[in-house]
Amino acid sequence: MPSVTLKMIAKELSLSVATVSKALANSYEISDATKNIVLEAARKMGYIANPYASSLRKRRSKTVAVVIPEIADSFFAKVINGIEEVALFYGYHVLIYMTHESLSREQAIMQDFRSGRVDGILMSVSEQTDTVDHIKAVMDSNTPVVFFDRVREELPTTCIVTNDFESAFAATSHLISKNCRKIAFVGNSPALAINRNRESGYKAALKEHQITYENVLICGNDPENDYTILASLFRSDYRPDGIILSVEKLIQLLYQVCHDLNVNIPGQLKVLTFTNFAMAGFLNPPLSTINQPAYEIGKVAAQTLFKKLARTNHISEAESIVLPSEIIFRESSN
Amino acid sequence: MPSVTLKMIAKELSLSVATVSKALANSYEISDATKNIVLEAARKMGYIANPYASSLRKRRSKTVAVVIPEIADSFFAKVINGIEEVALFYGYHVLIYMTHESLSREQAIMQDFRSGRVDGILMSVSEQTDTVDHIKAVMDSNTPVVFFDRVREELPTTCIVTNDFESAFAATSHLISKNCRKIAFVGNSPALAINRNRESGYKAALKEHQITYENVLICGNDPENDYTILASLFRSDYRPDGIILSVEKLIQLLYQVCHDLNVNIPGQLKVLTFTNFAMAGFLNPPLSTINQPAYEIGKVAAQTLFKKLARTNHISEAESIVLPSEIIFRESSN
DNA sequence: TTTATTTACGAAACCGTTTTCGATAGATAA
DNA sequence: TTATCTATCGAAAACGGTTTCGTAAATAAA
Repeated sequence: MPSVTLKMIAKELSLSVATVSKALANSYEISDATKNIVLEAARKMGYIANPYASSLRKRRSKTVAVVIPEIADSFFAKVINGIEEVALFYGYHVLIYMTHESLSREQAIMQDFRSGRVDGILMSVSEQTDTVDHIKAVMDSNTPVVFFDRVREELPTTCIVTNDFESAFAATSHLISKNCRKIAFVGNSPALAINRNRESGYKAALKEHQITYENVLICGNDPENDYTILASLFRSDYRPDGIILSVEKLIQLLYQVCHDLNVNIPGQLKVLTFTNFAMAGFLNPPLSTINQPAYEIGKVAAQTLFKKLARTNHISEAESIVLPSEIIFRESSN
Repeated sequence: MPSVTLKMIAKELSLSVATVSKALANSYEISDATKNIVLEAARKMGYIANPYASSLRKRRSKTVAVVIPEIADSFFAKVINGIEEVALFYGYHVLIYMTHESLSREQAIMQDFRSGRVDGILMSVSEQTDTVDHIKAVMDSNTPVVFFDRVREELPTTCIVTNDFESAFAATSHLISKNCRKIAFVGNSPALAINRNRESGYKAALKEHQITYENVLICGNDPENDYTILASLFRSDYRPDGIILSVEKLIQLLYQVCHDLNVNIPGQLKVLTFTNFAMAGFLNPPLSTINQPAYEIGKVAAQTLFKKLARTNHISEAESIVLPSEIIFRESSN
C-alpha cells in the first residue's frame, strides 16, 4: 500500500536517491550497468513516480487544458478525440473545463491556470467572451494558448480554424442557385469571429447576386427562446425560403419548428447547416451540411501546442491555420 | 511574470511562511487581524497557490479521472457534462482518458493512477476488459473507483447503471406486440455486464412469449466489418423482422444497410435502439429509442465518488444504483 | 610520470506548500 | 504570587522528486 519512492529504491540498492533518479531518467551520468540494476529494481518494486513532486521541481506538469463551451456537441466531442490522440502520443494528460458559454466561468478557469497547473491550453471561447484580458494574463505567465474554432485573433498565438467565410459563401451561393431569394442566416454570438466570418460570407454571396433580402438572426443558449425566434421567422411577411444555420444545436429546433408549423423542407425552405453530425444523411429530410474537420482540428491544435511547448524561445505570433470544411449537399437544400 | 509565492507574501508582510499559509487556509491559529492583512496582500499581489506543491504535501490532488472508451458518442459526452457539473461544484478538476476499447490502454492508464495522480476515478470499461486486476490494483492503493454504464460488478464499489434487463425486456415485448416474431439483438462485447443484461432481457421476453427465433449478433469496433455483419442478416433465410441495437454507433450502419438493401423500416423491419440521441425523432423514419439518463448518470456517479472521497473510513462495498431508462416509441417500431 | 580529462556517483539544495511542534506573551485560575 | 491556559505566531521538517555541484577513480594526453 505505501507507494514506493525513490528513497526506498535507493536504500534497497545502496545507492543515492540522485543516482536512482538519474538512472530512471536515462541520464548520461549513469553507467549502463547501474541503469539496468535500477530499472530492474524499480520494475520489481512497482515504482511509479509521484507526478506532483516531479511537476513541482521541474515546473512542468505534462498536462494541458481543453477549455470549451460544452461537450454535448458532436463537434467538440470529436475535437477532444483528436486532442486526446495527440496528447497520448506525447505523454501528456488532458484536463477538461467547460464554460457553459459563461464569461465569468471562463475567467475563473483562466485565473486558475496562472498557477502553472497546465503547461498549455487549447481553447474555444464562450459566446459571451468580449474581452481577452483573462486569456492574455495567462499567456503572459508563460502558458501558451492555442485557439480553435472559436478564436480571438487579436492575441499573438495560433488559431486553428476552418474556412468559414468561403463555406458560408459557397453555401449561400448554392441556395441561390436553387432559386432561393430570401435566405436567412442564424448565428449565435456576433462577438465571435467565427460567426462574423460566416455572416460575412453569407452577405458577400448575397451581394454578388444582388439580392437585397438579408436576415441575420442571433440565437442564444436557451432552447425555448431559440424556438420562439426560429418560429417567428415563418410567421412574418419576411419569411425566408432558405436558411443557413451556424450552430449545430439549432438543427433539432429548426426541424421541430418546421414540423410544428408545417413548413416543408426543401419545398418551402431549403436548409444548410454548419455541423459535424454523422447521421445528417438519415434525417428526414437528409440534411445538407458544412462538415468541419473536427477531429483534424483537434489534432492540429494539439500538435501546434506541443510544438510551442517544445520550443524554448517564446516569440509567439498571431497566425491562422485553416483546415477546409467540406460541404455535402443533400435533400434539405435541393 | 515570476509567479508570487507564499514566501514573497511573507517577506512583504514580515510574517512567516507558516503564518501566511495558515491565514489563507483560514486556520483558527491566526487572528482575524492578521488574516485580513494576509488576504489583502495576497489579493493585491495576485497570489495563486501552486497546486503541485499543495498536492505533494497534502497528498490530495483535488483531481478525478474519467476513463471511458471514447467520447465521440452522445452518451459519454453527456455523462461528462454531468460529471463536470458536479466536479465544478466540489472544486475538483477532471482528467479525461480514453481507452479506445483497448484493454492494454486501459491497463496503462490505470497503472499511472497508482502514482496518486488522481483522488478518484470514474470509469466505464472497454469492450475488451475481461480482467479487473489493473482496476483492483488502483483501488488497493486507496484510490476509489466508481463505475458507470459499463461496470464490473465483482469489485467492491458502487456501480451506476440503468435498468438494462427491464428495458431490453420491454423493448422486445413491444416488438412482439407489434407482431415481430423474428427479433435479432445486436450487442458489442459479451464480456460486458451491460450487454449480458440486455441480452438476458431480450431472451426473457422471447421466452415469455414462447418465441424460438433467437439471434444475437456481436458487432465490434470496425465499421466496415460491422456493416458486413448487419448486411448479412438480411441475406439469409434467418432474416429478422425486428431488431434491437444495444450500441449507438450501429444506428447509422443499420440505416445505411437498410437503405442499401431496400429494407423498409418499419414495414419489413422494426427497430428499437439503446441510445442517447437528441435527433432520433427526426430521423427517417423516426427512431424508437431507449433513452439512458446520461447526464444524470454522470452526476450521480460523480456525487457518489465525492461522497467516498469525503469519508475517511474506506469500507467500500459492492452496490448498484439504478437510474431507469425511458423508452420512446416512434415510427421505426410501429 | 605527470597532468588533464572523462566517467560515475553522492551530498545537498531546491521546488512551494502544509503541518507539527514549540515558543512567547498575556490572560486566567489556583 | 505562582501555575495553567489561551491565543498567536515562527522554525523547521516534511512531501518526493530533480538538479547543481563536488569528488574520487579511471582513462587519456603530455
